[in-house]
Amino acid sequence: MVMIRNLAAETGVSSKTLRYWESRGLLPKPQRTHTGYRMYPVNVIQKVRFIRKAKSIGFTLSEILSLLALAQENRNPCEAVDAWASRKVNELDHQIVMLAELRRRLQQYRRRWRKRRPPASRCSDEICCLIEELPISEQERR
Amino acid sequence: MVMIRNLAAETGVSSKTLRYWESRGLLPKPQRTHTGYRMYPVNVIQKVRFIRKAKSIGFTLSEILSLLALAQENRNPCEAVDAWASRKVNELDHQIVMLAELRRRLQQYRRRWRKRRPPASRCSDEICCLIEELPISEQERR
DNA sequence: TTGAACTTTCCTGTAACAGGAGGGTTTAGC
DNA sequence: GCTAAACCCTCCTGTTACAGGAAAGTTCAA
Repeated sequence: MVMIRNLAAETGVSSKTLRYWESRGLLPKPQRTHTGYRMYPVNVIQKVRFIRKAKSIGFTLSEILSLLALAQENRNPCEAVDAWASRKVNELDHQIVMLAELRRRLQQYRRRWRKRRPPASRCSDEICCLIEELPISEQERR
Repeated sequence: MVMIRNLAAETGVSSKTLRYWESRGLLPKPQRTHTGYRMYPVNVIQKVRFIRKAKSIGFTLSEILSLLALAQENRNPCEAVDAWASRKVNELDHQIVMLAELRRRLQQYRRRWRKRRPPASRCSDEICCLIEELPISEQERR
């Protein structure tokens, strides 16, 4: 049995985060001392490390919850993991393209702005001509 | 004077969002009809379009609020816009690198996983060997 | 007059915690 | 035994930019 600070030290996850993961159902509700302190069985360390690693490759807590549920049913979640990883790669590709596109547009505008120096004084009725000469685009971030 | 639905139609921004922007201080509190309906002066259309465009190149609402404050003081925010755009480009570079790195790692793991097929039955004490053989990395997203 | 299509405010939910308040507990040192 | 530091507990707020929906009032055309 370990106290929360030991579990935190052992796994590199803060006590705050451990309590949050418990509240989200990722960690089982542990036994308590007579004064209400959490006491974890040693095998929880493995579970916490699992969650950390799954997070590190981009799984959300909801997804990890599903993986844990699969494992709970005694089915091997490895297949699901690989399928999810595949989807994650596609998502990342999409996000990267969007960010790169935004970056490209920003740089392009900056180049144009440098050519067409803004006037020192305010243009009448304009808030900022640099922004106001932008096209209306439907691009949304995320 | 225009009602909120007209402002929304004119700018392509939902009424919901317009009220939210008002609550965040990006739009001035408009006059009301005797029944409490919002009535906007026509020049608000320009402001809403400004906000849309600023958002489209990656400014947060807080940043846009600062830009509007600068413009309010009758100073030209164009310089600030360009400086922010420069910082945004750096931020984007960083984000893109992080996402690309995550993608690379994910694909690398998947290649390894395909070689070392997981056993059909659960490995004893493991939740998912694919994930559990990952190194502990300090990589955090965002 | 009635029904549809608006409008208002307010509350909840989203992701994954961090920070802090307010209060109790443990432990080491004196 | 006492005290201070360092824990622990729960609960609330804030973070981003809204969307969805409830409950209630309004406008407008048929």
